[in-house]
Amino acid sequence: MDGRRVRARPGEGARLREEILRTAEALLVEAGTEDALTLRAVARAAGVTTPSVYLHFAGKEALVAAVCLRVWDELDRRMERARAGEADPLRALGACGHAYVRFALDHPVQYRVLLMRPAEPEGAAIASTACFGHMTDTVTACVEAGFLRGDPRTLALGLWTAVHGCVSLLITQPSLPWPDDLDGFIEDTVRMAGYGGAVASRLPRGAPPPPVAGVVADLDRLADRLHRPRSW
Amino acid sequence: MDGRRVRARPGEGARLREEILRTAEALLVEAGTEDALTLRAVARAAGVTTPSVYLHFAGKEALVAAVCLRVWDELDRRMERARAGEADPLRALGACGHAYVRFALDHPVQYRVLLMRPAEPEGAAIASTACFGHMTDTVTACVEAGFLRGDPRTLALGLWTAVHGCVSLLITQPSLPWPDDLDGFIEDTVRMAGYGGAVASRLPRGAPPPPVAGVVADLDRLADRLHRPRSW
DNA sequence: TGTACATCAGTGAACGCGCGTTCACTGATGTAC
DNA sequence: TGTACATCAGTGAACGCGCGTTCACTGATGTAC
Repeated sequence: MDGRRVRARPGEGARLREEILRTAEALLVEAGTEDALTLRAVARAAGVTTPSVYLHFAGKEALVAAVCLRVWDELDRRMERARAGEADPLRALGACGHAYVRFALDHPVQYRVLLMRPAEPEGAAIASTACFGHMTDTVTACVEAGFLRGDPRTLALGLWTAVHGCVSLLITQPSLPWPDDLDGFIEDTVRMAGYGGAVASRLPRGAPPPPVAGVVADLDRLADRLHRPRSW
Repeated sequence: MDGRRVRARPGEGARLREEILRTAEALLVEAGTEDALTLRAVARAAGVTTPSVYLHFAGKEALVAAVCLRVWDELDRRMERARAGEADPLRALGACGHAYVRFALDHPVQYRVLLMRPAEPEGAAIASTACFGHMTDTVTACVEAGFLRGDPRTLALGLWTAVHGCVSLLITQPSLPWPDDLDGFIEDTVRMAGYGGAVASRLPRGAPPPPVAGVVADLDRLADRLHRPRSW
């Protein structure tokens, strides 16, 4: 990270690009915000002068965008891995949800830059759409199995928003009265999204909610069937 | 907004404070980010020189924090109003959810400053907790009616995260393939949170998800009961 | 094998900007005597 | 009733900072002849 840098030989200049990217992500985590990240600090930490960054990136915005692409890629890879481990579509969905939450809580700063920025950087829309496409595959399997109903893309978005809400609020509002059993809370969120999404996808649009007294017994029965192994 | 300002008479200096707050919120919406908001612009728009801001706020951070308090207050008022209009606890819950979503989508910039900031400003934790307390009241009624089970505070947090995820992703990621029928999507989100939260609150911790084939028929039956008026 | 030259990967110094903040001052208003 | 004075609500000019970015330069490496 420090000391005099050995100049790359002709043809190997692209190495510095990778080094700058790694350094930038590390400093971004330290800084906490993309605004607090400075090109000067990145260059210094990479053992290079500031103008050298411009040999590989058009400017600060381009550098941050490139970091985002790396992070999207990593998230995408994790989701794929989680999904591949489960044959049952519902379990695959749950595994994806948990992998997503884990990634976000392990990389809060990166997650914020990806999904809470005021304006998406150039190219980020493509990366997020690609990652989203893989989520949709998992949902499609659940639709084919009859668990969910409707357009997989829209269903996937709905499920995404639920887990996103959980992690993003955890990240930005640590002072809220979160329960001690955070893992349990996350489990509930994933279940809420899955079962709630399944129920909502079966309801017609515009119907008013029923009076609460009419639905308690049915909820009890469903929950009973959902967690009693002998039912299947 | 422009022209020479009439100097306040002794004892009425506090008027400028309100004017600065209003101006700051308006400029914040224009700027899009708190970083892009400048004290100089606020002072100019309020018809006053920059140092005058310091007569009423300790600095920029304090000004932004004060704007946040105003916004929390407004959100809180809306939730209370929505809740007051519905007697049935489940309908009150739905009304709160929709009021929340509407507020966020109508005030995306303010919403971002409230809930997507890297660090909460001084005092914001208190305001958000107060607002959260009112949400908890609505949830408590649902618990008492048997619709939800468990600690109202934790349940309220779970429901909050779901609608927060929906609106925050809508705000920050407009390029995702959102459905044309956005109202329907939001309706689904609110239902997902409500019914999904109800189901999840009935399940024991740690139980693995059932194989998908075992739950489809039960979901169909519940959904059928939920939307068929003659059931009650 | 030697040498002139092009290229590539950087360097070093500087520019200009706009920001938050500070500080000494002003001038109208109210008030004590 | 007049006047000296304290207070209050601002003003105007300036400071210093650190940033992103630019520009002319350098010096080692490879290559053509």
